[in-house]
Amino acid sequence: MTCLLKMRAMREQMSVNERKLADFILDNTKLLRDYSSQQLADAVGVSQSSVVKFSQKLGYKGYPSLKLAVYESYAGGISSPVGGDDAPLPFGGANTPLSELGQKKLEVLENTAGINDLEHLRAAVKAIRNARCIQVSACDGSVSVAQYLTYQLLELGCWAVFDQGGMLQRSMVDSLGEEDMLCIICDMHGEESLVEAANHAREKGIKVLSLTRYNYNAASIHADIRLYVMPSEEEQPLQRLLFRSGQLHLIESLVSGLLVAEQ
Amino acid sequence: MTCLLKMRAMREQMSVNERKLADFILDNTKLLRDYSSQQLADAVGVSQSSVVKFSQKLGYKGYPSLKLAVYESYAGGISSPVGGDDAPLPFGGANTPLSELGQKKLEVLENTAGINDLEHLRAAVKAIRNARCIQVSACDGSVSVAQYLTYQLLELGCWAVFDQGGMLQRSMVDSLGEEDMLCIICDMHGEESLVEAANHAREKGIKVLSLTRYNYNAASIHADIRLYVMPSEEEQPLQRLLFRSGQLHLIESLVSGLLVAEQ
DNA sequence: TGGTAGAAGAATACATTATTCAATCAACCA
DNA sequence: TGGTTGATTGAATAATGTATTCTTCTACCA
Repeated sequence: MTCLLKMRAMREQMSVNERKLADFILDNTKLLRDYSSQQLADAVGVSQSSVVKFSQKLGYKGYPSLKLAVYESYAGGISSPVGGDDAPLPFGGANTPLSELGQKKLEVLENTAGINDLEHLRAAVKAIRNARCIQVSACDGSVSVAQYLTYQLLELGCWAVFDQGGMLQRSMVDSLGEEDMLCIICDMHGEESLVEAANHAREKGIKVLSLTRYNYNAASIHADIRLYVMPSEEEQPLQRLLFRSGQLHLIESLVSGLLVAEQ
Repeated sequence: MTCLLKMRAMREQMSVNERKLADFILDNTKLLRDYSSQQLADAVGVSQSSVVKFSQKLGYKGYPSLKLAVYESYAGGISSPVGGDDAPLPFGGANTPLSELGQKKLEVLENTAGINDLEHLRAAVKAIRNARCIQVSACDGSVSVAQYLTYQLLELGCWAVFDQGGMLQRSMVDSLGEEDMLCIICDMHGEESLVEAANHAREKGIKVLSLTRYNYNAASIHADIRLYVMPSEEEQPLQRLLFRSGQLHLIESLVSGLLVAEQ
């Protein structure tokens, strides 16, 4: 602790710049770990030499010494309690609600990855690659995810359109041809609106890719390629959040597949 | 402990010089604190470049990273267990349900979760809750993520607006007041455009929340609350993908925080 | 008004770290 | 045996990071 304490103690007798440095370090102790003297200087808005002089004024040989001292001083503050923290703390540290989220998310991700055949993922990637246009349709709860997918596809050079309000659903499907593709995204509810579109598309020979919850979802039945998210057992609001994590994970898998295929 | 354990574990598959280095470090862990790569090289009787290469082979960016890792690992105290108490490291690969992408993603998520103080996350959640309007601005590469965040916020009843093209940036900030908030999102590049907006906002007393890459990002310097994503070491296209995973994870953390706070 | 001390940054000297490249060595194999 | 491949190594050097010097500026004071 000494080093940080010293800084706090001397704060009053410091010059303006020195105080700025001290404050920054006290506020962002962890960051220092990977800051060079120049980076710290930029972050605080002083010159690199001021950083060095500051270090020396505090009694260290130079900046690296200060850095180490700060680090030691800081690490001393962390109690490393009760044995088993060997696996570099899964998501976020202590048992906060946030790290708990990390655990649950991991579970969903693993389950989701587990139920989707590599085959199907590959097929989806191939279909996307070959499609001329891709229409993305989603249920109400999956709008944000659908937008995200659409944007990624556009970035990759795929001609994708997201049907925001569902108004255009029917007429857009009408304008698609055989070389095109419809991607339907759905979470726990509201698949009804998608079924018709999917059906209609299939009749016209348009490939349909579905991204729905695992285990019976009316929308997926009408799809050529089906990808699934395994929902968590959580109660409502968190479940939605986690479900989206799963959806996003699938999307990331697709994108990564497309990236590889590109080369 | 991971770092020293890893060294011990890999000892058998090392070349002569590498093993000499590993042995020396394991025997003289404390000394490393004040050794430069050259000093370590001399002490062991190898060339300086071998020391650097050794560090990189173990998965660190360079010698300083190794040094820090060893130091951290050592500071963690002495733990007893002999047997395999940690994740399969090198070739083992094992049948994790997660794909290779999944593994990398997990790494980014863990790192990202690790570098953000719970404090800061909480502060961000609180600020969002208290804000009247939230403007979301992003660099080019983070548009999709920003859209996603905006949508989630709207869903939660927060009045959020995403400034798609950056055209409105300045005028929108102008129309914000003290009770409002600006959220800037940035990945590896293109932070320049955000700095001015952030600065301007701050001058007007508007809270600024940044969501940027860890370790030096000009945009984050001008923010009141800073959240970071730890980028992966991957090469370009995958790195982007993984970086977004990290960004999304932070967003999910925020959303989950907001959900909890709501009750 | 001029002198002095302290603080700050630009330029630069110095030190450390990372990379490139060529030499060496071991393993494999026709 | 001799040739080929791939890994390992260190010397030279490029790149990056740190410390010093020197100059400028400001505040204070006689």
